[in-house]
Parts: sequence; C-alpha cells; structure tokens
Amino acid sequence: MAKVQELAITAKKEENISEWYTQVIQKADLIEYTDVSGCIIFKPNSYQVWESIQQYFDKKIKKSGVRNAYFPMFIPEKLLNKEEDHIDGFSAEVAWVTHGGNSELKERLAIRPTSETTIANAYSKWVKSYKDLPMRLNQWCNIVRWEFKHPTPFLRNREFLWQEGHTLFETKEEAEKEVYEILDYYSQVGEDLLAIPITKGKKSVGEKFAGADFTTTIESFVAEDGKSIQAGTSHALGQNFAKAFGIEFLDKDQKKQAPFQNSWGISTRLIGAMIMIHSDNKGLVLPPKVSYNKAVIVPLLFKGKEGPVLEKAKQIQKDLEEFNVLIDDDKKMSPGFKFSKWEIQGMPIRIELGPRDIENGVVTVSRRDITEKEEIKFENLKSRIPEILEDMHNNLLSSAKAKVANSTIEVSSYDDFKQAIEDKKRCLVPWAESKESEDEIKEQTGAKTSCLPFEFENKSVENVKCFYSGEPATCWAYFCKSH
RNA sequence: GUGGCUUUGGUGUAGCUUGGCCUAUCAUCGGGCGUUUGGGACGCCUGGACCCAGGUUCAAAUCCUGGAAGCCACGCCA
Repeated sequence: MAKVQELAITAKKEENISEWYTQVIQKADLIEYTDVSGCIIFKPNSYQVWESIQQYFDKKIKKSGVRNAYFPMFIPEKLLNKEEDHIDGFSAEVAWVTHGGNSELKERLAIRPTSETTIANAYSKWVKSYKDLPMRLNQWCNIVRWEFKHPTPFLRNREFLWQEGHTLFETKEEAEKEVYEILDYYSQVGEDLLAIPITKGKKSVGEKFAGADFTTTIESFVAEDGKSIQAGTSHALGQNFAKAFGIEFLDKDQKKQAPFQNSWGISTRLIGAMIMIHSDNKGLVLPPKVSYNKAVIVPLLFKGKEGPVLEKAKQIQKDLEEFNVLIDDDKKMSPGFKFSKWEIQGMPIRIELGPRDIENGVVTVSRRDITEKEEIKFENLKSRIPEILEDMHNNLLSSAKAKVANSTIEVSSYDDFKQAIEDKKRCLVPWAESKESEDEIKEQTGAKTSCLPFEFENKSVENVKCFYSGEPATCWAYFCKSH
C-alpha cells in the first residue's frame, strides 16, 4: 500500500489543485526542477508537446507567408531603453549580462524579455519602400523574465520557450486583418491540437499590452479553480513602435510613412493550460494529437507462454507503425504496475495482449479518457485506432467545454458577482469599461477581466446598466480570477 | 516584491520540542540472482541522504543568524 501512495497522484484536483499540479508534472515525468529558480528542464514527455505545437503552428504561418528568422538573445541597454513605455513595462524583470569573462562590459546587455526592440531596430534598416512591405518574420526562441518570486512550471517560468511574430504593413486595415488571422491560428492550436476550449476576445484598456492600440487574446478557463489562463496574445501596435524606432517607408505617392506593426506570441504556458484542463486524479491526460506515441502495448507474459505473446506484440507494433506504438515488455514490473504507470504519464491508448487474447484473436484496448475497456479483433485494430484517437480528442474538448459552460454565469448586480467569484465562476457582465473600475473590482474581489469576448461583441448594451457602477454599460466582459 | 509554511538517499519519510545512544528509521528506487505476472507481486544480496554558509557547544540532522530553493495567498506577465 505504501508504494501506491508514493507513485500515485495523492492530491485531489478538486481539493488542492496546486498540490495536484505539482504532483502531476513530476510524477508524469514532465519536468525537473533545477538549481535556478523558475528555470526547469523540459523533459521529453513535455518537450514533445511543445514540438507538436511548433509543427502545427509553424505550418500555418508559413502557409500564410510568414518566414522564420533568428535574432540575438542579447540586447544592448540603449536599444532596450529606446521606447519608453516598453522599458517601463519590462525593466523590473530584465536579466542583465555585465561581464565577459573577467572584464566588465562597457555597456551591459539585457537577455531578451521580448524582441520588439531588436527586431524594430533591424526593420528600420531593412524597410525603405512600400515594396518591402508587408514584412512578416517570426522566431522560435527562449525568453527570460526575472520579475516574479514564485514560479510555477509552464505557467510562470523565468525562462520559457515561445514564438514571437513581428510584422509590418502598409495600412492599418491589412495589419488588423493579420491580428485576427493569427488569433484564429492560436485558437486552433488550442482547440484542434490541445483540445482545450478557447475564448477569443479583446483585452480591456487596463489589460492591453502597453504601447499597443489594442490586444487580442486567447483565454482558457480552468473550472476546478475558477481561474483563466492567458494563453496567447496578438497585438495591434499601430504606428507607436515604428515611430519610436524610426521605421519609415516611401509610399506610392513618394511620401514618407510609418508602417503599421503587429506582434504576437504563444509560449510553453500552453502546456500548463493543457495539463490543468485535461489531467485528472490518476495523472496526466495527453490529448492524442500531442502524444508522439499514441499507444503502448502491455504484453502479459505468463511463464512459458511469453514467445507467442511477444511475437504478436511486435507484429501489432509494426502494423501500427504510423502511431509510434511502444511495447512495455519489462519483465520486472507486473502488468498492474505498468497500467498505472502509463496512466500517470497520460498515454492515450493502452493495448493489453495476453495468451487469452491471442486465443480469441483480439486485443483489449483502454483509452485514457474513459474507464471502459474494448476488445478489438486483430484485423480491425488498424482502422479502429484512428477512430478512437479522434473520438478521444472530441470527447476531451467537449467535456472541457461543458465544464467551462457550467462555470460561466451571467450576472447583473455586484452582489451576485461577488458571490459568483467566490464560487469560482467566470462572470459575463455588462460593463462600463474603465481602467479605474477594473482596478477597484480587482482590489475588492481579486477578479479582473479575462477579455471582452468576440462572441458577445454584438450583444446589445442598449438600456443595460453596468454591473458595478450602474452607469450605462459599454460592453460585455468576462471577469474572473486569473493564473 | 509582501506575508505564512517547508527543506533528511533518485522519490516519499522517521528522528528535531528536550543536542550525545544518528557512521540516521521505514518504504520505494538503482544494480544483481531467483520465483512471479489479466489492475500498483515476493525473497535474498548490494548501492544511496541530514539544502548552503557562518555561529553556539566538549558534542549539531537537532539550537541561533544569514542565504538559497519549494509550496500556499496576493501582485505582474506568454
């Protein structure tokens, strides 16, 4: 019994989600803590998820015309200081390199907290004419932000991995079109790849990226703790940065103009959202599309009957080659142990194969998202596996959506609102948008806007009063706590 | 950055209040041998730890000071 306690997830998601999360990421072998706070080792089990996200998103943006490049991770101090709002926003969390070997550097170098400055500096040299536009580059890289004291793996790292797209357009319309195009891709990464429900919307005035005209966001809500995760943002920067960095082009009428700029990013935080949303008290649940190995075969090796079972297992592995099936034929562990081990690690499908199955010409298949086992004839396995994977994806997404829907309520009074936030709900409210009221609400309840959802952009606010101030509402907003 | 709690083999822990009997408990884990195997098997052999730096003391895992890291509540962000 003691053994069960130590290997299994002992915390309950619905009782102590932080402790549960800590156990899942360690027992599913996703990360290793290191000697540097906030910097984790992304072990293969979690890095494979990032690779899936990269492959999926990279294909989308390349098809759209974006190209990848790589810019240095060091930013000279004077370059970082060039845009005032920008340095104000990031100075508290920049890590600095001050020495090369034993000698002090004349100008210290920032380790990029984001690359707007480096890339805008390059763009100012590269863009001369309208013919150079649009300019659309992306980079996959690491980022360092040293501000916070209490990191949470994936959700709040000091060093994390992301992609940052930085683009320039001739006109405001073209630029804004791209903002929404990228946001759609982000939403697809969430729902089509990771099976997590995404709410698309605009950030409130108080929450938008400093220096941006507006910020769009994908938000994923964790029903168990009532907190929203900002999973990716796509910013319309307007001409603000271009002007600060002297990016200019000559238009068709021989006039000098500043281009319209966007920036957009998703990060390894998505992995944290995926874990929070799908995993359960047995451990990790990997959405099938981000699991490199779709299935594991656990052969039941009874003494004297190992040969035919192992042989059949290998044959099945070969037949199902495209699913990168593993065989767990470790003789030192009992089958029950292996079942639990693969459940903790989130393996989508487990195929049990023993002498009895071979006699019957079947395998016993379990999927990670439901408890029922299914017997499948050998000859049907190859066609059945993709159906199960697809069904699993759909089931994960729809049950997560149901949880979000159950946790979302519309309220119109501040009293109801306070109660709902206490009950870990996400509140749809009519709101008279202002930074001041949002700050006050945050102060009093701990909740702030997740976003102004696009879904309710056209919902009428005529004759509707703000839930907080009682003034005429200007928009519909989601308020909740956030990660 | 603020407040609270915590840190002992790879992992989970006992010991700490009342310093000595701790070259540190139990389990798991790694290596070996054997017997097992349809939901966390078992026997024997073997390997492995007191977060770091100072201090108090005849004597420190244990007491004191500082630091680091982890967890929780808040703040900021992808």
